Amino acid sequence: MKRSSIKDIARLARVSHSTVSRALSGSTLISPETAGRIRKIAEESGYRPSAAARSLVTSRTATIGVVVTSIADPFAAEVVLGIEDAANDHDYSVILANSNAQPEREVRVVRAFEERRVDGIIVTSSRVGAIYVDMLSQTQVPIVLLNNQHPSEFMHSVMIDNVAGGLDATRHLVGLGHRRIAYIGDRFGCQSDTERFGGYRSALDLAYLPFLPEYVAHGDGKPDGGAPAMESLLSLPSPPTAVFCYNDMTALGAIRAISARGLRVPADISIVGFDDLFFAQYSAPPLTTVRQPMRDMGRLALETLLQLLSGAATQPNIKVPGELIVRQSTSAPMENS
Amino acid sequence: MKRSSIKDIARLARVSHSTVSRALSGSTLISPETAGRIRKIAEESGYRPSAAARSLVTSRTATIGVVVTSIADPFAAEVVLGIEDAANDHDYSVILANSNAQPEREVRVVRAFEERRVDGIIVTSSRVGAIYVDMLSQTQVPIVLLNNQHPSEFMHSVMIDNVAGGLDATRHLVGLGHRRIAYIGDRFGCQSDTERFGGYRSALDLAYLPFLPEYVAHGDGKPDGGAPAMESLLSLPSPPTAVFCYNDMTALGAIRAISARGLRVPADISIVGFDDLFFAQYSAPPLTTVRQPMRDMGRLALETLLQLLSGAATQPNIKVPGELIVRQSTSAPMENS
DNA sequence: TCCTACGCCGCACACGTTTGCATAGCCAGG
DNA sequence: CCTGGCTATGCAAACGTGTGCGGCGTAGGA
Repeated sequence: MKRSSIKDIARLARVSHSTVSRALSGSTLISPETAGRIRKIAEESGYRPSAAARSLVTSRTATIGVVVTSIADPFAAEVVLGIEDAANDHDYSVILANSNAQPEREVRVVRAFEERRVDGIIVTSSRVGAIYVDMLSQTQVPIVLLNNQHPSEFMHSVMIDNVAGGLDATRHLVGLGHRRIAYIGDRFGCQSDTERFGGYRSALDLAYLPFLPEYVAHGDGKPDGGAPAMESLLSLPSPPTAVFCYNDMTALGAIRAISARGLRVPADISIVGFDDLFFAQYSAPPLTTVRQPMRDMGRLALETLLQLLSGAATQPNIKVPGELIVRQSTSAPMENS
Repeated sequence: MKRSSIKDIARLARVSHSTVSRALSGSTLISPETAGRIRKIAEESGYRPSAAARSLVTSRTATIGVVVTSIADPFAAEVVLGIEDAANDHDYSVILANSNAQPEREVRVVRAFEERRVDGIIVTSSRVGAIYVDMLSQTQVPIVLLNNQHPSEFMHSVMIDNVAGGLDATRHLVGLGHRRIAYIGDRFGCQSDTERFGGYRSALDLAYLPFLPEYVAHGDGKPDGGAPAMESLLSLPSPPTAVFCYNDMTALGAIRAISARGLRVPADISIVGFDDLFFAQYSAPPLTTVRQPMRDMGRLALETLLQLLSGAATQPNIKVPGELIVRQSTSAPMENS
């Protein structure tokens, strides 16, 4: 048995389908009694208007496309949660696509979004370059970038304040009394890395601490890259007493390397991460880190998109502040350091 | 400037729009030359057929709805990755919805799926009961459940083999020489908990080890529930030397409680989890656990759904095996135990 | 009584596809 | 030369909505 259409409801209510349409959309053109009667019938027969037919005439789909490199990335997952949550509030649906950082996948994704006529697109924390962004911008629909590494001048974006975050993290270490503070960055030299590093340097300057190039190592944003980077720092003649890591994953690797040497966090070395992924509070020890309000950022991205759709004026580049979460991976340095 | 429609292409190619439609869909009714010419023109003008218009006539949307309790749950995220990946291979799009375990959200989700006329639905690891499932089944579209706690007789499902997993995990501990083996379950008594516990009991029986009720504690599936459960076990006059935990999150809490007592994993107590969430390999120590092939399960769910759509005969209830991953959280018990 | 205004509703078109059916052209066989 | 069949294409209907416009009935004012 097929789904009932608007005409079926019209027949049941002995009115034209136009009247049904208006009644269900709350038009004042219909008398309250008729409208009520129609709504009742529609309800009882479980009528669901076809989104496809509707969007065919309205040329809006109430759908937004979200592309992430991988939804299995905990950061992306939190962001998408925020997006979907907000979308639901506004009666929008989200269609999700993983690019997997594969160009071939990216063109398929864009194609799918175009065919489905999504009203807008959100792309989060993508490393991808100009080609992709070009393709996207040709689709003529509003796009909001979230923590993108190549924020284009012409697109709207919501980004974490990396500089302030790096600054806060490092100042926290300075405040604890550390003077030999290292940084483990991301070897791909993406923009967020540069900015967090910038915050780190500023904090050193502010505390009149010298910047030592040997105190900078590079991981790959994951634990397996953070560990060797930490090892190289530990091999220094005068190793650091504290390390600010590009992100939590890197910090995890650093802690592993420290433990492997028989040293302890934070007794021997303090560690601070960035992101506050959910496992940061469950690591051993629980990680001091700069929290990105991922869920709120997702929500913000969606609401920016909706404003864009409504034609309202919007701030093109939104920068959200991080928040330093102090846990047990940082403490004052040992006396004899 | 509006998107070009099939008629625009038809005008450019000096043919009727039907011919364009057929040419692009690869119909043999069109001569190769004309088809090629049309395809070239369509390509150049960046034509994208409207999925809405198409599905209006074909009554298929090439879209499947996926509902998870929360995409921020690492398990769900991996599953959705597999689903989306497979969907992409088959030119399907997935629209994602979080139920957040809120009934009110659930009805909105179902409604949205109905209006969008999704071709099928996958719902993963949901605790929700009969009402929701009823609503869903009334939509008349194929549904595949993934690791659902209330697998209905009438629906297709793909589930992890909880019994075998629990059996393997416990036998691993037995094999290491442990004789006092405890189980930390989930206090909500969901089906997966019952089954894993069943595997645990079978392993004890197989090894002629007595089952001691005091060796069973209950968490809440998260670290904060696992910790107190572990504490209660540690307070026993003769505490266990090994613990099989309902899942990795619980195991994380257990390890935390053990460390808090000044004991060590696995030297004093061995721990094995379930799931193999990505952080299991990064915990301290790296966790021995039963791996669920989450990504493959997602892919499998989608392909089952597609088979259902094509009318092919399918196995209604698929059970996939887990795999014991031995890491460093398990070892032989101490001599004097 | 007639005209006007207004409240309520239906007619018909449009949106962009797919597809059954008709048809025009062509070629071959009788 | 006629006919039949095959190939390539066009015509038109249909999918389910939203919406401009016109119409009908009624009420109220002149």
